[in-house]
Amino acid sequence: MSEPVENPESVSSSRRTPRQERSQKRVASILQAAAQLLEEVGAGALTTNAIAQKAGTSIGSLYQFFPNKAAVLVKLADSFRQDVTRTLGRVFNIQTARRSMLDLVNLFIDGIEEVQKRTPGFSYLFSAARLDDPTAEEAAQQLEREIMEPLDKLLAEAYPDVPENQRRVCLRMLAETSKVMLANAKHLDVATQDMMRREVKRMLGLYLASYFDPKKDEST
Amino acid sequence: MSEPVENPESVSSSRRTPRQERSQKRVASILQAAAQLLEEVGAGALTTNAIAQKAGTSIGSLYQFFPNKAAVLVKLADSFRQDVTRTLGRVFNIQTARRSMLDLVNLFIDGIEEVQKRTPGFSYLFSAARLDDPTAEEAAQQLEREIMEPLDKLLAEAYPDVPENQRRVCLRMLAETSKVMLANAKHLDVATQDMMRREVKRMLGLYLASYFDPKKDEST
DNA sequence: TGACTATTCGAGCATTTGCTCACATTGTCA
DNA sequence: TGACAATGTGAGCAAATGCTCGAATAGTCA
Repeated sequence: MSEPVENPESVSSSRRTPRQERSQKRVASILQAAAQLLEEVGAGALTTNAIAQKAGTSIGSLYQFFPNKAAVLVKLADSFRQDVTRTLGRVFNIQTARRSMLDLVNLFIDGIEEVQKRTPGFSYLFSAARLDDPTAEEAAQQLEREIMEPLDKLLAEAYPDVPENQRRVCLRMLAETSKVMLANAKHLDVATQDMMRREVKRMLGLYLASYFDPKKDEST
Repeated sequence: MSEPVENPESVSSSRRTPRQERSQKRVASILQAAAQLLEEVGAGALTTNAIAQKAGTSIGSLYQFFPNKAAVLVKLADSFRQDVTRTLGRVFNIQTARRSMLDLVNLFIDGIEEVQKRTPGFSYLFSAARLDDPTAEEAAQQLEREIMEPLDKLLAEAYPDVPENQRRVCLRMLAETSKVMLANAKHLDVATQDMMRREVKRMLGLYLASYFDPKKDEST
């Protein structure tokens, strides 16, 4: 009680906060191991014992800093949020408002792909596919929100005439379709991945342009 | 050995074939219970004990006719294949070749939705999301193939100028996007479901028309 | 150095889950 | 009716998994 609150960590923590350097490194290695395992075996087959083993530590140490398995995923989603926010911020900070809808889609997809390549496990937390835990799934939804928010703002400013609810629907389609692309990427060879990515861009570009850049077509 | 092969059931069976009426009814009730549970709790939380309990029988009886848990899902996928093939066949047997691409997409999505509404658990086996078993996942892929095949033939005849690999890519996009719609439907209210369905039709219609009905637009 | 705290460790508990097996019951057919 | 096959049953085994706990080790600070 003598020390001030060093790290609230929300309510979910209820566990020791790492103070010494070795324990901080250990927490980091646990998170890294969880991310790699997530990429290798998927969320369904992810076990705490396997995480600890891959991190080169014991389960006891893992539960010293994480109250339960879901907390590891939540913490991982947190770190992903920072990464993706930074990356998409950089991608979109150039003068993008004046670009065409197809260009915007290309930028977004490429940005997501960049994060995906650099960050193992990202697609599993973005697509939130079967995390089997409400807490972890909520963290995944928060990740999705944080990913889509900058694009939402960008579109709101660039296309003030498009009503908000329609913009939201379009962004939802964008998010869901992007997830599919990421989820499918794992099972396909590189050439097919490239093709799918190109097609996703094309489909989303056509769809979004029909609402945001109705140049020739304005039926319905 | 005296009786002829009554029911090959592929290799996966290796279990007793139900001969009396009561056991046939039991197998049917097991499949129905599995389908309902699949819809209620998802593939991840589906357990054999729960299936048996819901079917009003014992696990022993279940394993009397199914060699393992995956076999139940495989058999279920089989029954779904028959259902969906019949439904889509009826939907597409009218003169559809002359219709627009948007009409075709509407028919397909509505057909899939019809099956989904009538058949609990269908979306879990169509989207094959995390079945956690290679055998079951293969059965799900077979289900997808059987769903997409008639549409593939239809398009091949109606648009002989579109090269085969491009047609395949488009159908893959159609399948994946449809899955997303079904998977998302569960978490949304009816109004949002309708909206998403409409948007999916719109997006797929625009995308497919760009390849199959290139009226005004022909830039790569 | 000594006392106290932070950290590490891993055997193992409690629970879940796929599945088996020995036995009981029911149907069939001579 | 009797003999055999088909079917039904559920206690419980083996393995997996989330997580605890008591004990050992390392760091900090007076």
